[in-house]
Amino acid sequence: MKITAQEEYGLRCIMHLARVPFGDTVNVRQIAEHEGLSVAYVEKLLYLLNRAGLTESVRGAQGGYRLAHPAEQITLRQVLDALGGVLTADSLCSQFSGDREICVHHGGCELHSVWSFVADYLSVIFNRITLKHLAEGAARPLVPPVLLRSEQTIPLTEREPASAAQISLEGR
Amino acid sequence: MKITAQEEYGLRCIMHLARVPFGDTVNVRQIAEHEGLSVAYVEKLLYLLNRAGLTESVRGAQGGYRLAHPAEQITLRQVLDALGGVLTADSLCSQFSGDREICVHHGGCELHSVWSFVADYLSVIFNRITLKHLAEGAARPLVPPVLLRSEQTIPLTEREPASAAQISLEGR
DNA sequence: TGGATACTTGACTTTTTTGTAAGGATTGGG
DNA sequence: CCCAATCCTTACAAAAAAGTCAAGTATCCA
Repeated sequence: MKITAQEEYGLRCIMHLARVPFGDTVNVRQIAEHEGLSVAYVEKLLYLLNRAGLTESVRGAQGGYRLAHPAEQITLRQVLDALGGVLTADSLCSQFSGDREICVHHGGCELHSVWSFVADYLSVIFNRITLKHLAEGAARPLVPPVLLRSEQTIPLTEREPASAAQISLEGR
Repeated sequence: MKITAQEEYGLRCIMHLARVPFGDTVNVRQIAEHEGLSVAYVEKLLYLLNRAGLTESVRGAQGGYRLAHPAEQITLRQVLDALGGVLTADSLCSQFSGDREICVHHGGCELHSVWSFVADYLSVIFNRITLKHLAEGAARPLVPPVLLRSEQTIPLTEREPASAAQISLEGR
């Protein structure tokens, strides 16, 4: 489970735009120098962001890129989607099908259930975090802490006592 | 952000072992056929799991692989670690440093803070989920739901450093 | 003991991802 | 109106990851 280079670097580029006053343009050379990336690479990353409608470009001399919307209206999820796609449960069974047409676990798949929950979680928190949060260093509190005493807060709809016993980490 | 093929397929292989009675061995060919993977590939995946001490091998005729410990003692985290490593915050700044020696955001990095929190979250839930949970389809309740009304439960202001400290999992 | 079974491991090939290159298109200024 | 600055897009090379192969070693059992 990893973050791709494209996601990390692309996010840095758009963060650079989020830090200047809204409406100001920044050209590729400036971003590249500041972030320690090549001009060609930054061009490609901004191309992806631009295509997704997250940024606007101004061509010609004194041109550059700027956010298409205020930083508080652009979410981390949108950015990551533009740069390669956030993990989704649906994509997994088709992505990992081995030599079969469909995933051998199609239907009642134990793994699918977990990935799907993790994916939902990531999706929600990434939707909640905006570029403004990131720029202000205020995103951290938006990521819910893990509740260590899960049995107190999570309704265990499972009826099997065996699984309920497994879930309890610290005992009752 | 994605799950690698090695992680997904390796997890399926060890899940196959988790479903048979503890102590029984399963040979590579059986796993490969059942999961729709090549024998050679399953050999490699089991090699990784075996090297990490999660499985044991029995050589010779009627040999095969089996879990090294009961399924309730092997966590998803251990498996993913053996297969490629779970996302960790520390690895990011060194992994993505552009053309610099260290990440340009070394020090007060807004992104690092978010990735680090996401990584901690994943680490905790993956530590909590065992192969037994997965085999029984009981893992889903172990993944905490996202609290949609975060403003009611999570202090958003950065004013209180206490919240950040409290959220911090083990501090390191 | 010897053949059959099955794990072990490193090298090799293929595929995907990452990053570069190059030429084209658009704009603004002199 | 021309030129330089800048974005735009595709093609391609390099690197990394994924997946295969094959020659080995260990073990079992007759």
